Order: sequence, then C-alpha cells, then structure tokens
Amino acid sequence: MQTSDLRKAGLKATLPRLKILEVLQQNKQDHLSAEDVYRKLLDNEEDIGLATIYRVLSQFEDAGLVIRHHFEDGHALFELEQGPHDHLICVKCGKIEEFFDNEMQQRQRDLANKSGFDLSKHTLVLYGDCQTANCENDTKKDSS
Amino acid sequence: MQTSDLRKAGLKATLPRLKILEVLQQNKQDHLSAEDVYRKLLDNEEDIGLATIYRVLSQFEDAGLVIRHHFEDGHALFELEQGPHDHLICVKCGKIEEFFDNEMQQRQRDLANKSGFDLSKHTLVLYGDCQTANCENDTKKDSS
DNA sequence: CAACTGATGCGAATGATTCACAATCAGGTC
DNA sequence: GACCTGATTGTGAATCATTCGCATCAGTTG
Repeated sequence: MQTSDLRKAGLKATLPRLKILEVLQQNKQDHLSAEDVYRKLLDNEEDIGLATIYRVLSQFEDAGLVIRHHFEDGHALFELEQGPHDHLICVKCGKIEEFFDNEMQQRQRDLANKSGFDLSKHTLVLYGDCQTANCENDTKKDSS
Repeated sequence: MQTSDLRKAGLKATLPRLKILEVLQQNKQDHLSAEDVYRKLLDNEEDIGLATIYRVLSQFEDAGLVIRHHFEDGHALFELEQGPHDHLICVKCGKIEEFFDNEMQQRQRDLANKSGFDLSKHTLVLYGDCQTANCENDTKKDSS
C-alpha cells in the first residue's frame, strides 16, 4: 500500500498517482520516459492523460520519490528514488547499468569542498562499450 | 586563423562557421546555448540563421571541436573542446565552474572495466551551494 | 572563372513538455 | 454517509527547443 507514501509527501492519494507509482515500482530497474509510463498504463487499461503524468512525475520529483535524468539526448527519464547510485551506459546497445562506489562519492565531496562548494547532489554517467555477446543485436529501440 | 581547424574537420571554411567558432573562442569559459550564440552574433552585426547555428554546432560536435552538455534542464549547452574536465554547478546562483581530477578519472575507468565496459567518455556534474558572498545576488539569468 | 557540391536561410514541421480551464474527486466535517 | 472546499484531472491548445525541406548561394577544385 503506497497511499501512505503519497500522504507523507503531502499529496492526496488519487488514483492516477497510485497507478503511476505502481508502474514505477514494477519497473524499478528501468528508466522510463513520461511517454513510457503513459503507454504502460494504457496497456493496463488505465487511461491517464499525458499531462497528468508529467505533472505527477514532477510532483514526485519534488517530493523526492523519483529522480529525473537527462542522459545524452536531453529528454527526461524517470526512476524511483532508491538511494545514491550512478549509471553506466553502453554507447552501442543503449543498455543502462547502475553501480555505486563509496570511495568515488567521498572523493566527489572532497573535490566540491576544495572549491568551496557544499555538495548537495551529483550526476555521474559513464559511457562505453559493454562488450557483451548480444550487445549490438539487442540494439535497444524499445521493448514494446 | 581557424580556417585550418575547419578544413581538418572536413568542413568548408564558410563565413558562418568561422563566426560561430569565433564566438565560442571568445567565450571559452562559458557554456552557451544555440540561442546564446545566435544573440552574440546579432550583437556583432552577424545575422546568421538559428537553424544554421544548430547545424554548425552539431557538426562541430561530430568533429570533436565542441562538447554538448545537457545539465539539469535538459536543453543543450555548448563549449569548446578543451580537454577533459568536469563541472561544479551552484544550485543557488547557477554559476558553473570546471575542475579536473586525475585520480577520479582513473577510478572511473576502473569501475567501468569492473563491469566489463570499455569506457569512452563520461559526464560528471557536482551540484551544491557555492557559498560565496555574492552568490544569490548574482542570480545568473544571463549576461546580455 | 566555370562547374560541382556542399552550405545557408527561411519558414514550416516536429516532439517533448506545459498551460488553461472547466469538470471531478479526496478528505475532513457534521 | 451526504456536503463542502480546495486540490486534481482531462482535454486540447500553446510553447519551447530543435530539425527539416528546399530553393538559393558560396567554397573549392581544376
């Protein structure tokens, strides 16, 4: 029951919000665009307006429930907040992996401090060739 | 004379391209949007179409002369390629500083390798409060 | 300096995202 | 459990950055 999560965030527990949250939870490991969320809801017989999805995702972001990314192409991808982690993206197949490295986090804090900044967040994305057998094949267009 | 830079990149040395390159060089330390470049050219009596600026900036990017960033807001900012470096952005005044840390670069390579990736590039942005006296005041809108 | 090919400028087209506003719903109240 | 009030939604139009299409023009080559 995620009604409580919404309440905690100061948001009314409306049906669209619950359904959107549900989609995000069912795709914890992915990075979804607003459009993706929209389509997954349609597949689920839930006809929620795109504008609502954008609105709700922004509210979730403000509430800290969701993280918004702008990888290469500039258009927004969302994922549930699941603690600090960074991304590794294959430039050939588009696969996105996540990783966490404490030492790196620490060094980032140190570098920020050295420049007089009080670090509040960061974005680190590593791009490379994943070198797996089924890379190219899997030229991730979509997963409809 | 940067005509040679363009030739090397396989691009004809046309007036628009030379002028755009000039603007970038005069603003080495900044991060300009296509619109910014457009306006700076207008200020200089150079009336070059916005579409051309977008086209040329993309060509420069392909040629490795320019780097395209998508910081928070998702819209594109460009800067001259000046060797590897990362960014520190003040969340209050918007100031962008650059830094370089060899050890961090190394650790990134190691982490990518650990996941089987052959690292080709990366993006690291640290967000924080710059804590300088004239921070807020200087609420960087533009510098027209 | 003529010819060939790529480059430009313009305005229209696109795609993601946001807005405006009337209709509807959630949550507290009696 | 019906009511009230302000928050939320759906719709379609609006906006913003960016790209396209195409006729015209300019660099380069010989």
